Amino acid sequence: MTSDDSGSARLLRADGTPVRVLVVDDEPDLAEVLSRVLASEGWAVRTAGDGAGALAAAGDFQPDAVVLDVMLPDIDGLRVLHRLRAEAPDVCVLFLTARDAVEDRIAGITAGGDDYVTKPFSLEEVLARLRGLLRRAGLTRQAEAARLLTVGGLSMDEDAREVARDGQIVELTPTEFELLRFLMRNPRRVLSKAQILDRVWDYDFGGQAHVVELYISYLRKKIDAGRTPMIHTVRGVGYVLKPEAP
Amino acid sequence: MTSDDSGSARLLRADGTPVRVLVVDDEPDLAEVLSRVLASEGWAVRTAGDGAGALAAAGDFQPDAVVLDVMLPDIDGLRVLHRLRAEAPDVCVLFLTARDAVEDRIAGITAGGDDYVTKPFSLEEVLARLRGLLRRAGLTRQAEAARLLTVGGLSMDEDAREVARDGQIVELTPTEFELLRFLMRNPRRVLSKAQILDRVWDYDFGGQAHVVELYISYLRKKIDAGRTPMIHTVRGVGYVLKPEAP
DNA sequence: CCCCCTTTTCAGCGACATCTCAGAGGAAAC
DNA sequence: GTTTCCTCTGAGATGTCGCTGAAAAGGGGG
Repeated sequence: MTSDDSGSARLLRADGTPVRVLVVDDEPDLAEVLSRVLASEGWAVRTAGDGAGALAAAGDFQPDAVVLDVMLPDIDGLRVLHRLRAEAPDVCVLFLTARDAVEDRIAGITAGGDDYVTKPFSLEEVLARLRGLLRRAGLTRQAEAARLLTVGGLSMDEDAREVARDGQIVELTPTEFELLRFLMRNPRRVLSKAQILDRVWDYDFGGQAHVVELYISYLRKKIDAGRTPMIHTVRGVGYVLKPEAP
Repeated sequence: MTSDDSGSARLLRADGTPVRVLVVDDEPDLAEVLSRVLASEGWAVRTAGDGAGALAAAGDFQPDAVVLDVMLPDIDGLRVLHRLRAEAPDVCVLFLTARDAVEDRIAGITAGGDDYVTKPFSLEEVLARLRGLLRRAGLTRQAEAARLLTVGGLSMDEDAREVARDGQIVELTPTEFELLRFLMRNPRRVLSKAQILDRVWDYDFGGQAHVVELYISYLRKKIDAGRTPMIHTVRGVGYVLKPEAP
C-alpha cells in the first residue's frame, strides 16, 4: 500500500509524456522492487539484467535516466556508461555500487553531472537522487518549484539539506532528514511503520519497526517542540504529517 | 446472511468488465468466505488451494489482483509472488500472513506497492486493502472519486483515516473506524448485528453480538452527538446509517 | 398500564501499542 | 588517534483500546 505518493506530483517531461527510466541490475528482486516503486511514482520503467540488455533497451526505449549497477555479469558498468553516452549524450545516470568500491572507480562521476548511491540503499535515497538528477538536467516540468518541499509551516530544501519550521532552521541527522522527507512527500496520508521502514531504511535492514517510533520521537522533539504538532500518531495504523491548520 | 452489499459500487475496470481477483488459501473455508464476499462486491473471483494451482489459475484467469496466503502447502508464498510477477508485472498482491511472521518475511512488500493483512483479519479489512491497491494501481474507474466516502454530512478520507461530521473532525479508534466504514459503504440499508460482526470483527472473534451495540453507542456519541441522528436502530433487526434530510 | 425483552450505558480490567530514556557499538570527522 | 556524532537495542513507564458483566433505559404487546 505504499505506492502512489504522487498522483499530485506525477513526473512529466516538458512535452507532457512521463519520464522514462531504465533500471539495470542483475539481481531480479532488487530490479523488481525498484521498478515497481518508480512506476508507482509515475515513471515509465523498463529493466535489464546485464550490460548487453541495458544497451539494447536503451536504444529501443530512449530513457531519460538510467539506474545502473556498476557490478554487472557481462560488461563493466563504466563501459556501459560510455556506450550509453555515445548514443545519448544527455541521459542522466545513477550508479548503484557496493560501499567499499566507491573511491576507486566512481570518483569523478558526480563531476559529469551523474550521481551514485551505495548498496545497500534506501528506496527514498534512490528516488531523491533520481529526482535531483532530472531536475538539474532541466528535464522535468516542475524543475524550480519542486526544489522546495512545503507542508504548512514546514519547509525543506533538498539541495541545501535545510529544514525550517516557521522560519526557524532545524538541524536534522541523515536518518531524521530522510524520514521527514518521506513524510513531507506524503502529507495527510497515514503511513504504516512497515511502509516507512521499507522506504526510508536500507533494504537489508533487519531490525524492528521500533526504530521508526524512535525516530518519530526525535523528529517531534525537533519539529513539533512547543508548537502545534504536525506529526500525529494513528494508533494501530501508523503516522501522518498534517499542516497545522485544517 | 452476509452476501451482497454493493450493488451500488460495483467494481469495474477501465474497459467496463469486472475486476478479476484470484484467492489463494489452503484453508477451504476461508477461501470460500473470501470468495463469496468478493463476488458479492462485484468482483470476478477464482480460487486456488496451493501455489501450483495459483500459478495455473493465474495464467488462465489473468487476474488483476491476487489474495495470497504466504503459508501454502507446496510452494512458498513469496516464490509464488515472483512467478506471478514474471508473467504479469502489474498484478496487485495482498498477502495474508500470521501475525508473528510479519517482520521476517514480509519486509519490502509494501515498498513494491503490495500490501498485507495479518490473520486473523476482518473481511472489511481485506476489502479495504484490496480496493486501496487497485485504486493506487489506477485500475478501477472511480479511482479518484472513491477516495472520499460521503453520506450526508458525514465524510471519510480512507487514506488520511480522517472522519468529519458537518466539517468537524471526529477522532475514531480503529474498531470504530472500521465499523463506520462498513456502515458508510451500505447507507440506507439495515445491517444486522450478525452481519456487522461477520464483516467488521476478525473471523475468529468468539465474543457476543453485544460488542456491536457497544460500538454503535460509541459511534453515536462521537458522530451524532447533539446533531440530527444518522445512525438509527431498527429494533429486532439491526442498525442503519441514513443521511439527515429525507 | 404493566411486564418482558431489546437496547443502551456505565464501570473496570487486562492486554497491548507507543513513547521515552539510557547506553553500547560503530562510523565519520577532526 | 582521539573525539564527536549517529544509529540502534533493550527495558520500563504510560496511556489507550477492546471487551466483559451488570445495571439502567426504552419499546411494544398484552
